[in-house]
Amino acid sequence: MPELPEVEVTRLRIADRLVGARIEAVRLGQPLRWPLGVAPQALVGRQVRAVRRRGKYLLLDLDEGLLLLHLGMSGSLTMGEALPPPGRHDHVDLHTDRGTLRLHDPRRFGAVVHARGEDDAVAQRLLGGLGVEPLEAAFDPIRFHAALRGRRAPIKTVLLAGDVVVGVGNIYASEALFLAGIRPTTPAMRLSRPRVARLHAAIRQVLQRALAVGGSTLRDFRVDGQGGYFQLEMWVYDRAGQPCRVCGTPIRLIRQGQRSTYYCPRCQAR
DNA sequence: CCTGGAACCTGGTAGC
DNA sequence: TGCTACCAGGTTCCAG
Repeated sequence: MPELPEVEVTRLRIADRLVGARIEAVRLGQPLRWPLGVAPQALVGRQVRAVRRRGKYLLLDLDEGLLLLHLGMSGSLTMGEALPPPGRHDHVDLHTDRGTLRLHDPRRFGAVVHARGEDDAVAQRLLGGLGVEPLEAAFDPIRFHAALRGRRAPIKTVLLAGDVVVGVGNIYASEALFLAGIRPTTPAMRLSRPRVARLHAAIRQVLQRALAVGGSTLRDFRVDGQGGYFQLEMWVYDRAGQPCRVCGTPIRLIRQGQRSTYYCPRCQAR
C-alpha cells in the first residue's frame, strides 16, 4: 500500500501529536514481519522526540533508542485519544499520554522494530542498503545515471529495488516511467543521460504531486481514516486496456518480477 | 556483485 | 451460493 507519498503523508499527520508524547503502555497483537526486539515493558516511560522518514520507514526517535515502523503492503496508522477496542488486524497499540498510535495491518508485512541507535546493527540491517532520498538534493541526474551503470535489469525493476533511489513503489514507478516516456522493460544501463534526466524529473514530479494530494487510496490507505486522491490522476497504473489519456492507445499490462507494470506502448515506445 | 523467483500473510474479486 | 485461482501499494532470502 504505502510508497513514499503515503508514508510521508502519514508522518506529517501524526508528527505533531506524537512529538513529546510519553509511552505509557504497549499492546501487541499478532506477530509482524519481525519481532519488536525489546520487551514492550522497556518502552514504557520513553518519550518521542521526533518523527522522521527514511525511504518507506518511519523513524520514531525516542529519548533513548528509536522505533522503526514499516507499513508493508497493507499497513496504516491511526493516532487518537479514544480508539475503539483493537480488532483482529490491529497489531500494535502505543498508548501515550497524548493518545494511542495504532498500527492496523491485515497482511502483516509491516513491522515495528526497536533499535538502540540509527547506526546499530538492527537499524543498519533495515536501512543500510537503502538508496538516496528522491526529494533531496543528493538525488541528481548525474549521480542517478552513474548509479544505473552496470544494471542490466529493466529500469522498472531497478526503481522498485530501492537500492538506487528509495520510496518509489509499484504505482509511482509506472507513473514516473510514463511521464518520462520510457518503456519499463528497457535495461537501466541502456538509458542515455538525457533520458535519465527526464526520469529523474518525472520521479520528483510524480512523488511531489502525490504528496500534495494526500497520496493514493486504492483500497485501504488512510491516516486517521482519511485517504488521498492521487488515484484520480493516474496516467497508466491500474488502467489496463483503457485508452491512454494522451494518445488513446490501450494501456498495456505486463508482469515484471511478479509485479504488475502498466505502460502506454505508443507514448513509451522505448 | 547482480538477477529472478519464492516466500511471508490476509482479504477481495473474477470466473466457473 | 460456493469453491478456486489469482490479485494486491513491499521486502528479504536464496540459488545461479
